[in-house]
Amino acid sequence: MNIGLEKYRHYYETLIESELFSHVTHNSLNHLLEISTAQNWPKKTCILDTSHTLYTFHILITGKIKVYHFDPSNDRLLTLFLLQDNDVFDIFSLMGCGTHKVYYEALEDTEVLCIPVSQMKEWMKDNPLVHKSFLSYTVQKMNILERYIINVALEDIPTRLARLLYNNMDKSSSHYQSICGLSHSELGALIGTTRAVVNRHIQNFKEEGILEVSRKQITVTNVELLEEKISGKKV
Amino acid sequence: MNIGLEKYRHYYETLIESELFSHVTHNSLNHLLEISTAQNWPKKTCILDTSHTLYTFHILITGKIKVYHFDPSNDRLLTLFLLQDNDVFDIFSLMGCGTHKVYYEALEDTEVLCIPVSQMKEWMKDNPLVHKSFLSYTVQKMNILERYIINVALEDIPTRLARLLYNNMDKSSSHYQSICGLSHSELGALIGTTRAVVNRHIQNFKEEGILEVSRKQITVTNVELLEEKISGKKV
DNA sequence: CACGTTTTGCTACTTAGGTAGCATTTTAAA
DNA sequence: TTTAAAATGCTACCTAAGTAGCAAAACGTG
Repeated sequence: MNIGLEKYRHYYETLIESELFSHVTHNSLNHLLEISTAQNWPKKTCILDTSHTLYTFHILITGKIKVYHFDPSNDRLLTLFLLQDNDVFDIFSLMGCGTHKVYYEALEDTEVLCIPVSQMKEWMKDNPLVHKSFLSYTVQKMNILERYIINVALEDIPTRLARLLYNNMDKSSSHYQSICGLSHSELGALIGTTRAVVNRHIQNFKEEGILEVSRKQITVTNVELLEEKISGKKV
Repeated sequence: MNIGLEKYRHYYETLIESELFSHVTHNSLNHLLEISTAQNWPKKTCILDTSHTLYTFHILITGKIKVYHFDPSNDRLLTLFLLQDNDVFDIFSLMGCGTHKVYYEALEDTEVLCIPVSQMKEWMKDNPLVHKSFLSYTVQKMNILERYIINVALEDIPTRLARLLYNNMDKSSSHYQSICGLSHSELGALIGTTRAVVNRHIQNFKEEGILEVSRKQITVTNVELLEEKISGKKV
């Protein structure tokens, strides 16, 4: 890596606080940074070339990236994950696991470290303990996927939408909060439906007094009602 | 473990051929067997007590187990995984990852090794290299889940059903083959729908000359037509 | 064999959700 | 400032899929 000292320190500090690399020795972490290349992906950068992530491993430093699948037969997107600080991708290519066709898009300006998969594998061979933290990390992601599929397969869209909003509410601050600033299309992709349907149910929620809407901003005004939506049992 | 020598050897041979334990030293593998208890779960054995798998790690030696979620609100089951030889469960409890409420049922007579989670963790600490194979294993499972959710979220039921049948066909032998011997309810749980809907589409497939049906046995008679169902584009 | 249970096949009904289309508003860019 | 693009709100329509219910067939267990 060939950058200013400040940047370097910034990356170092970020990694050392990540659950994935926290136990790695100083030297090893430096080595990891040496084989890394820093990149800035402006908002809306798309990685549609699947072979790119097949040969390059990424560590997300700051920003937000969505991982999605595209189904050409009905022109629909399905967002599998939203990645944030200290997420990495793609573990599948790192483990040489059969292809999975997913695309990436930066939802915000994003900083990533890029490492050739072959070198990352070498580095991991020299730091075998990371397998444990990678395992723990992967299991957490898998847990998310598991809940996701249970949702999509067994619950209707109002419930899924309510749960999405609820999970992305900022419960700490004033009770009502907003979800990231995503369009209805993006929300649809997150729960496995289309923007028209999302909009329909948002209007319903609005009428029921659950939330208020402004452009790309949803504010929950009645958390109790929202919770009722999730636990089912209509009225 | 306190069993006959033959059984012991049987377990040993099975484990050593598993991708999870193939690289483990002779001594370590013996130690693993020592802290294991062998159990036979007859067909239809159900593990509905979630705390059991929370504290006990299992290695499946022979047989077949389905991992499923139950949704009380509409009385529906969703099968997340079918586990077979050399599968293990549950990695979630092993990694101390937040609860996931799943149940288990033996679809055939099944032999499992049971190991207290705490002891399994200890053993893994003594054999840190297994984290790598566990990681690889988990990533493979995650890949399955990922495909699963893409299917459920983006494809209609005829397509999902066709794909299920196709994937479980024995392509090596005579082209037409059968899926395990599951009822329509079980098939429904595998693709996220109900038995009535599965039956409906099976009747359709039958009329289209794709397959023949006898009790708990589906025989694909026209693989090309089945493949067309999967790649979409009706007519 | 006779029994109850499970599985299957089928009807008819209802509805959530997917689709198409359009007009309005907001935002970003030229 | 003007223009194009993106996002939203809403109508109307249609189909797939969930539901309920029942009867016949197959199974297995005493």
